Amino acid sequence: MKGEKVDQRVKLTQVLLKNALVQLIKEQHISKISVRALCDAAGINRSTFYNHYADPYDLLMKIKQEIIGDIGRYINSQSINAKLPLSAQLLTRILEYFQDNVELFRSLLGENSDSSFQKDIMELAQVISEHVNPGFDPRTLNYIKTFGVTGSISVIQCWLQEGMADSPARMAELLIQLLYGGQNGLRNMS
Amino acid sequence: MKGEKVDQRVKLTQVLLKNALVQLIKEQHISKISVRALCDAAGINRSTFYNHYADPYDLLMKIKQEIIGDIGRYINSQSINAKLPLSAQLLTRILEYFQDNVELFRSLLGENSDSSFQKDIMELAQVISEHVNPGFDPRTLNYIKTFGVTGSISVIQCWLQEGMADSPARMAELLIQLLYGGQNGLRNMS
DNA sequence: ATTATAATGGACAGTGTGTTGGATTACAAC
DNA sequence: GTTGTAATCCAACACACTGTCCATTATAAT
Repeated sequence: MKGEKVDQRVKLTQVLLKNALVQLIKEQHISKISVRALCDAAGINRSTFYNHYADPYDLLMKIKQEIIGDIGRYINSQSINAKLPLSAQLLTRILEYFQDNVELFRSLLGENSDSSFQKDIMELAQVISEHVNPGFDPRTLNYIKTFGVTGSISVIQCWLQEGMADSPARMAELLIQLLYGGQNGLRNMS
Repeated sequence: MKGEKVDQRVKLTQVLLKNALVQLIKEQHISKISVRALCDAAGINRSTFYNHYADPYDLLMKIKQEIIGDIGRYINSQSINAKLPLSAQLLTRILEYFQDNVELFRSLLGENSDSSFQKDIMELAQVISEHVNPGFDPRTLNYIKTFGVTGSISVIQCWLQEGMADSPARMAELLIQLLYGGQNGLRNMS
């Protein structure tokens, strides 16, 4: 897919830094994490950090974009039928992806991260939300998408933080119901 | 309501600092705002800042809590009938409150703030969301509340950032529809 | 093996941090 | 008004972090 060959050293440096940041964010807010502490934790020279990133926020952004890319590629690998309209099957798969990387997402969606993740996912969700009834004007359509995406993310966030007590399949069903039928749509749920 | 008499000097200091932070957040991310710059902008001595707050994040949190308190008092001042179930009337009033303080909320809900506002509002929303069908288990109930509150906030956020093209009444109607009927509930909207 | 380039380590000036002590000033209570 | 209290200001402090150098070393690509 991408022709650029990446130097192994660069790759290692970036992986170490990313892992270190994910770890540190578990313990303290991103705003309190200094470049110094981050590099110490990663075992990377501070000069090297600046060769790749501007500051810890920049690194965090890159990490998130990478994940968005992964999920996006996965979604695109699915058949059109599975994408439109948003099926419980596809949603279940995505939730399983979250489940398989709990630690990562708990860190990235937790208290100590920042809020930009939702905005990124919003763009991603455009792909799978184009089936929304096109009878509305663009502004209203945007409200609907915003409502659904942001609400869903925060439910997933909640689900992750509290130990994933429900199965991905059940969560997917719940989300679909909420998205299309709202609270009233839930009255006839399992 | 509150018996504590606050020193005029303290009040002035806090107001100046809060105004300054709200202004600065319009231009740059909270993480880049130093105590120094904040105090310069407020015309307050840096030592004085530390008498009241730990850092700019702390100040931001206080500002938000204050607003939450205001809205909460307003909601509680309404009759029980108007509160349960969530009426378009009450929601319209709240949206008007947002509209009356556009600049403030644009700043506090914008890109350069942080995400904690939603969590605060979540607590607030517990008050007006207790009418949700209690037939569900607590966990599911929590998901429903989370979905609705977070989705609503982000729609309001969107509405503010893009110039409040729709009236508070229409937004209230839209939100009610989304909350109770989801996307399907919107098919029969104005 | 040679070449290119990434990472390291050390240093630098500049800036922000959080705290201190004392002088000054404004407030509230009487 | 007078007085005691307390908030603000001001200067200074040691310390940490920042962002950017450059010379050196290590390692990947060919």
